[in-house]
Amino acid sequence: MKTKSKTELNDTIHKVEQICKSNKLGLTQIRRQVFEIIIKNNKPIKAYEILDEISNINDKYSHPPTVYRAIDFLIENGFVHKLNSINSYVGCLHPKAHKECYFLICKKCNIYQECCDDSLKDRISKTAVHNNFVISNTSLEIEGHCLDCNPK
Amino acid sequence: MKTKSKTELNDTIHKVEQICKSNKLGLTQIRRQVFEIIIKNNKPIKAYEILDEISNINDKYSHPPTVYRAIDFLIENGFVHKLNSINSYVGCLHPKAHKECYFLICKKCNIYQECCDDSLKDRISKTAVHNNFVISNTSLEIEGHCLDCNPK
DNA sequence: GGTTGCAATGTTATAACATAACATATATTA
DNA sequence: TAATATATGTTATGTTATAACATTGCAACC
Repeated sequence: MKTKSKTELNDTIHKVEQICKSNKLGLTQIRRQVFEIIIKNNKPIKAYEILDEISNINDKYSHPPTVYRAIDFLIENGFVHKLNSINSYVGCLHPKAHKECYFLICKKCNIYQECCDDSLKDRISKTAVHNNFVISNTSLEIEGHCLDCNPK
Repeated sequence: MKTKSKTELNDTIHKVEQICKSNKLGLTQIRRQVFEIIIKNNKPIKAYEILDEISNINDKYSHPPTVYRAIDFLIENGFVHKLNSINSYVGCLHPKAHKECYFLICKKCNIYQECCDDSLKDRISKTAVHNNFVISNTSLEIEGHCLDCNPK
């Protein structure tokens, strides 16, 4: 499973800046730092790992609420997603391009892949309609092994 | 969203007993009690809520590890599922009939619906194949509103 | 320029969720 | 009956997340 390129990272960070600017969202120092830590990590990262990294940069940020608030901001605005099955956070490579993402998470190398598959999205919608259900939020997390970790 | 009928509950409990018997799985007192508490609850239930109920029945069971072990047993054997997005547990109405289930969870009334949709399953498989990914476990949790809680 | 209002952050404490580690008991079978 | 495996009891602690309230910084308005 391929990792993110430097260019992709920079593009994503730049895009987030632009979105915040044009939507008057305060991309404060702590929020920006937390976002960079998450997005630069190729693997899902845990809140307390972020906390550790942040503590190294600036002591005044080294409290759980500070980090969780930043994470909440980033999630609310679609810059970061939470993987509930592993209590971890991942950066979104295409913020605002979609509301929902689905994830493939390799149990071995721990690298994940964001996967925005329209036909899957349609299928989920149909299932909801069929059950008279109005979706507000979907969490799809597929665990298994990626190609590299599952040699034929 | 409809709740489980008494008949459904009894059938399910009976089925679990049969499966345990024929597979030589020890359905011990604590495991059975935890299963009944979960399955009789029409809503997802939290581990510490189960712990509270168990404590009322028998003090010796009133420790977290005791309850979590019972839950683990039930999950391993497909009698119970965990909803990661809300840290809660639900009973499975058709144990061993499928490996994966998908869930619709109403945010308002909190009642959930198990949904075993083959075309959705196929779609998820195809997505995995397309990404060179071998699935070991899928977690799909759809939050929103059920018909009763979302009057047109 | 003061002051009002609001968004964000700082800080302390604790709530909520889950497991490690080791002792003991019970069941199975060689 | 001894050996082994499975399950449970018990204490403590690890991990994840939030409540509650104080403080700061900054923009808008008079």
